[in-house]
Amino acid sequence: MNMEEALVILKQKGYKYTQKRKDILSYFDQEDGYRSAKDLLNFMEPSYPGISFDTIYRNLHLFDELAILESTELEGEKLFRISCVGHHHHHFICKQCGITKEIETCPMDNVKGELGGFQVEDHKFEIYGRCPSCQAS
Amino acid sequence: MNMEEALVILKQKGYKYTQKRKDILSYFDQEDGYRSAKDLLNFMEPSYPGISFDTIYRNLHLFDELAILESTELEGEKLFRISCVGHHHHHFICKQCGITKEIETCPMDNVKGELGGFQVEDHKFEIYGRCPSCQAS
DNA sequence: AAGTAAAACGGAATCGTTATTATTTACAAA
DNA sequence: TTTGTAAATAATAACGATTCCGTTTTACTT
Repeated sequence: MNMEEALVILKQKGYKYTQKRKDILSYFDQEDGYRSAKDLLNFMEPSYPGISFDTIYRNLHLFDELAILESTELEGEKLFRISCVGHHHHHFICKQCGITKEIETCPMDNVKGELGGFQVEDHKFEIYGRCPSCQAS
Repeated sequence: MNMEEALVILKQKGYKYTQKRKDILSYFDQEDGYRSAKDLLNFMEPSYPGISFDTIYRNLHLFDELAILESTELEGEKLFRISCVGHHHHHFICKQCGITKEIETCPMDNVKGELGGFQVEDHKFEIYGRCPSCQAS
């Protein structure tokens, strides 16, 4: 997912095309990991002094619904990153800087047999630790 | 993990043996799934009118540290269940009633190869859906 | 250019959780 | 059995993340 694709999706669905939304998208486009609402606010604040959390969260959730962003939850905080569209995947997440690495392995294939009678709706597989760069510092 | 084992652990580590703690343990002993601080408070309230959230959380965290309980986090809420001691495992969690089913499959063995240079500290694998009983209702 | 529906503002409210301080209790040692 | 003390609790306030609400502003339509 890149900015142009994201903007096309917004247009298609009839959502407005505001400078704030462009800036939000450019933020996640340049980052390569999970970021919080607070992180985004800090990025936006200089350009839009007094921008409200309402605006931040409304757009994060909109982008999440439109699959422009994907989200997870860690230690009581929702985190967002630009969507790795297309294939099913999971993530390694660096606990220090939030950077992510895609994991291709999905355990669900090996698990089906254990779940007779249980109706599976969703699953979460995440690995936490330190990325090479954070280990060095 | 059962109540007797839990009480032995408490004794061993020099923690006090209060009626409230016995009741908290008996609650998780009789339940078979993830429960919230609020759930526990509702259970305790009739016997201890005015029991504080502080007491609830302090004991939940203590039991979590002592591995008497295990915990996870779902939709912004911490959840606790009696510990399935001994072997490494994961859970299917019913989104309706919180009941759990142990999953023996662990994906970490198949993933090691993908993570060269990344230092793994932890991982989470959970499956969400409806248990047979909740599907019926 | 005017109308309108969506977006944003700004502040307050809510939710789950944690911290603070004073009081009470369980347990052990005298 | 009494007493000392460290642990546990109550009561309340604070906290961070998130959501809600009434109003104002803005992007886009006609």
